Amino acid sequence: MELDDRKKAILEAVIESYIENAEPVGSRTIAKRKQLNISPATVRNEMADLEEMGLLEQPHTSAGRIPSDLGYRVYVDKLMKRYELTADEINRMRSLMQLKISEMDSLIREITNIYSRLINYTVIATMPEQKQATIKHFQIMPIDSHNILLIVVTDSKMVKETKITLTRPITLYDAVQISSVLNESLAGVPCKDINISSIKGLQSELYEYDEIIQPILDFVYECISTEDNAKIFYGGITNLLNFPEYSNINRARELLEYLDNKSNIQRVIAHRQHEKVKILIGSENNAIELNDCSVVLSPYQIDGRAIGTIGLIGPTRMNYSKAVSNIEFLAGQLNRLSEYNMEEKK
Amino acid sequence: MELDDRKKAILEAVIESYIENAEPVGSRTIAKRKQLNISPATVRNEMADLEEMGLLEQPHTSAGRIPSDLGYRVYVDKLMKRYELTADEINRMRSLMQLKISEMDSLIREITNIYSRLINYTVIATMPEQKQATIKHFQIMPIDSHNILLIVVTDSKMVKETKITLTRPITLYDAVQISSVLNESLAGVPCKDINISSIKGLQSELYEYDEIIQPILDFVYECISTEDNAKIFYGGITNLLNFPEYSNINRARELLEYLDNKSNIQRVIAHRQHEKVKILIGSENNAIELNDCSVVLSPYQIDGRAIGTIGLIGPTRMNYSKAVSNIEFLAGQLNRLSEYNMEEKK
DNA sequence: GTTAGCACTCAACGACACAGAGTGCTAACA
DNA sequence: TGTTAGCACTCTGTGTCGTTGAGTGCTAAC
Repeated sequence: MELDDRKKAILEAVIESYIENAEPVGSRTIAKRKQLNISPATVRNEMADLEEMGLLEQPHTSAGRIPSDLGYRVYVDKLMKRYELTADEINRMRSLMQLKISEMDSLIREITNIYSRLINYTVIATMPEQKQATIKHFQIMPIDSHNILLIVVTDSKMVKETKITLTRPITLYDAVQISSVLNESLAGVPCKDINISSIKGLQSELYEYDEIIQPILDFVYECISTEDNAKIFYGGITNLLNFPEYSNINRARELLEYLDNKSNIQRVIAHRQHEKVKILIGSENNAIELNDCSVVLSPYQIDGRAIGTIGLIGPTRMNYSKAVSNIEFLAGQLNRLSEYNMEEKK
Repeated sequence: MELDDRKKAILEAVIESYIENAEPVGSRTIAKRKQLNISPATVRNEMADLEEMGLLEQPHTSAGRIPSDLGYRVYVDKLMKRYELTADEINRMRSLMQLKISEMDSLIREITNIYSRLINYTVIATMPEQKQATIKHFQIMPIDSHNILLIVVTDSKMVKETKITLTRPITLYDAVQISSVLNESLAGVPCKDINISSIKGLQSELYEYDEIIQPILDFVYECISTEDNAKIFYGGITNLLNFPEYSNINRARELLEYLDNKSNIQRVIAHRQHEKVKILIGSENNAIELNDCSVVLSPYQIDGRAIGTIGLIGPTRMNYSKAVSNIEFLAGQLNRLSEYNMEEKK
């Protein structure tokens, strides 16, 4: 089936109405738009087609339609009009750059914070660590019999931690044993010199903890293989709680806990060395906790070299057009900031 | 009316049951405790007395009783038995101190984070800034016509911001004007040299912005008068969402937004230069957003001089006994850490 | 002073009906 | 052949109502 102009117009109208109201859109609502000049019945036929094409979904038979992830994707790639920033919005972002903070990471942290109040989404930013990290220390801390916290400290102040649920109980003694083997073999070694085979070696050394060791080594490998140990800042996490999609406390908690663990979000934005604004919609984030979230990311440069990322997190129902224009502009301002202004601020 | 032994026992039983189950406690539940050996009817009489004394409350006529803030206060001051830490708990806290992070503030930040996973409350810690701060820069950023963000940057990387709601609209131009007056008069001046009269002077200089200026000056004064511009870290903010008292998303959002603004919590813990563990129950926090929260705080020392604070935040229904023992022990460990261990870690 | 008994209160819950929004299908229309 | 009016149908959300059960306060007896 072909996506003709009328289908496009209807898809666009559905998405824009849903972005605004967070409620399934019925045929009558669409038909009332004067530009289209068609009856609800016709809209219903078209909507049925769009649903068949996987662009719309129906929460239940007697409800209106909502966009699917694929629908948003088509909208974002082909239909979305560019949002023009207002003079006020531009002024506010420029004025953000006036913050007189000389340390780059405090500055980015504050921009993230303050900007989140202006945009009403959650803002995320990473600061790249230039130097190659070395693992300094491992620590395993049992929370209860089946849950441990694995903590990895690198020499660049970076701490990564994750909660791991085990299939069999672990004692404090086991934890000390495993930590010390990990420390003896891997501490002090630069991350780039650790590879799968050195980790496999550990597996045989720790054979007596067979069932426990696998998820631990997985996390260690993940730590050393995410090349840049970027610092991550969030601003306005609580903005997420304003969206009706998170009015269920369990859903909200699940999401906030996911974001609280910074290695999670690092995984989402890792390996996205791209030149322009990138949009990740719902399941494209590859994490069930983010299935109803979208992320809009843009790289920004410091001194024309090291690359950090700044972006927004919101429900898939977010205003993509506005988000893209905002993040694009903000990243542009940051680029200019690092080139010209840092010197004089010092 | 006197608080005799039986009344004490009943109050204690009600509080401990409510701490555990988060549900109003009925007379039958209390009477079933064998130690007391009294009938539900007697308990009901006693409970009515305790209610009259302001120690218990009734959510509605046919429900059981819940403790009032005053009830908790009496419990905490007079009835509560000391919780003895288990060997495991002690080991875990000691093992927390093994974290090999040389920068003190990163270390405290991580301890806060990781400890929150062990204790399941929200952990809060401040790092004192030794040196006397100087205000470096003011900035006013309009969010919309009636809300502004006031940002104060000091030379010690500290940034304080607050959202202020105005009684009349403000333009971007007004904001620039007011900022520049503030900057001209106050930037570069050490906080200790700014006092009420220098602020009063500004008020006449900015007379044309009469209605707007008052809350702004209030915040400025608050900034400069909180003597230590401590950094504040939170760990496990999302732990709060596990408590049934915050299962209402609006309540949860209100609380998280309050905590998100660090100057708020600074106000709560400011001027608490005390020697031992301090407990603030519900309304004692002097903030409506914290009316159903309690805070358990302890000072800790770095190099025997500068004083930071570490503590827990939870619902008023928190396990005070456990919280106190934990925070006391943790603060003790931190004291020892800074005295002996920091050198060798460097 | 304590307790058994009893009438009373109130939130929580499930059953039920009903309104309203929206759909899909059919048949008529241009 | 594409569009539309009409209609029967579906499903959620809401309000009403009676029931249940936990808990109380009061009275009178022990």
